[in-house]
Amino acid sequence: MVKQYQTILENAGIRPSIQRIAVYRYLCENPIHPDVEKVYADLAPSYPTLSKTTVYNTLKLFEEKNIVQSIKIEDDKLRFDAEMRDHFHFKCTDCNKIFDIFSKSDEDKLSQQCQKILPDGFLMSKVQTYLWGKCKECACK
Amino acid sequence: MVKQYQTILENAGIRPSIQRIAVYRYLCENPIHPDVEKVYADLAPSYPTLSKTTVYNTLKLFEEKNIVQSIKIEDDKLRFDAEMRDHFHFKCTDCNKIFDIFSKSDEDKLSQQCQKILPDGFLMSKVQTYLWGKCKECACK
DNA sequence: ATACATTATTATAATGATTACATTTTTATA
DNA sequence: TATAAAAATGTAATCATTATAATAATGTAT
Repeated sequence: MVKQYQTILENAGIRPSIQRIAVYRYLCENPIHPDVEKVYADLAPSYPTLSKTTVYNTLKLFEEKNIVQSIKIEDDKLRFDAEMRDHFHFKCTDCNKIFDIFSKSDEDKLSQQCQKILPDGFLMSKVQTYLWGKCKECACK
Repeated sequence: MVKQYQTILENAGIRPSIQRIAVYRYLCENPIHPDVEKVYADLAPSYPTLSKTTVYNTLKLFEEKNIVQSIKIEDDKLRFDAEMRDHFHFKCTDCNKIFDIFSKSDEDKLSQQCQKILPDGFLMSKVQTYLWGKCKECACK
């Protein structure tokens, strides 16, 4: 359903061009925290005129409009995530996979925890928690 | 007391050269999350032969030996912090200052919160939480 | 529909933080 | 003191990201 992605873009105040819909749809359907290179490489075959600059521009726009977040869990490049619900990112230092970690209960919600800890008068607009370690599979080896 | 810094380096298995002591001491005495450029610029007058490469090498070594952590709260460059106790980093999007936020109680400790949320079998070795928003001063304006 | 203005896309060049590499200097040890 | 190992240095290379300028597509008013 392309229509559904188009609506999300429109609601966020983003003109739904072919390229933008393609990038947003790709992110939603591939929740693997891809970097720009990966997004470009996977879309290029279907959109032969697509430029890497457009991927950069598009992802930056999405982030400004709060429908995508960027993840800096690696030293070098940004990764992107269309999942905007409260969650952590865990990077396995063995297999390098990145896992989404969702809270089990409302009490564990990241944003709520952080509000409690902030000094008076501070206003929070964004939180990100990164975890590093070994995933279940790599820990057993 | 230079001696005290030297001891910390030795305990971490780091040979305490002049440059290393200088960098570590600078970080401890200037808890402002400086980037490489800042560390270099501030030390260069006192250590005229200091090279920026050495600052890079030294900080990377410190991070490997767990006496310093690197902070990626900005788009471009790394910042460094010799404070290794459990705390968050808050970046004010107005004045661009970075604040250390310490938990008030043990219950709020970041690492403990995260342990609870991790799926079974996952082992955590490092956590970082970044907060963005407005600091007290900027929020009042 | 047509012309014009705005916005989006594209390709290429520039930037800048970080790393790689080779050389020199310092330190530890026999 | 001689020699080996480790550290520091300067320069060059890398590579993700951004800036710039040109082209293409889209929306709107006539």
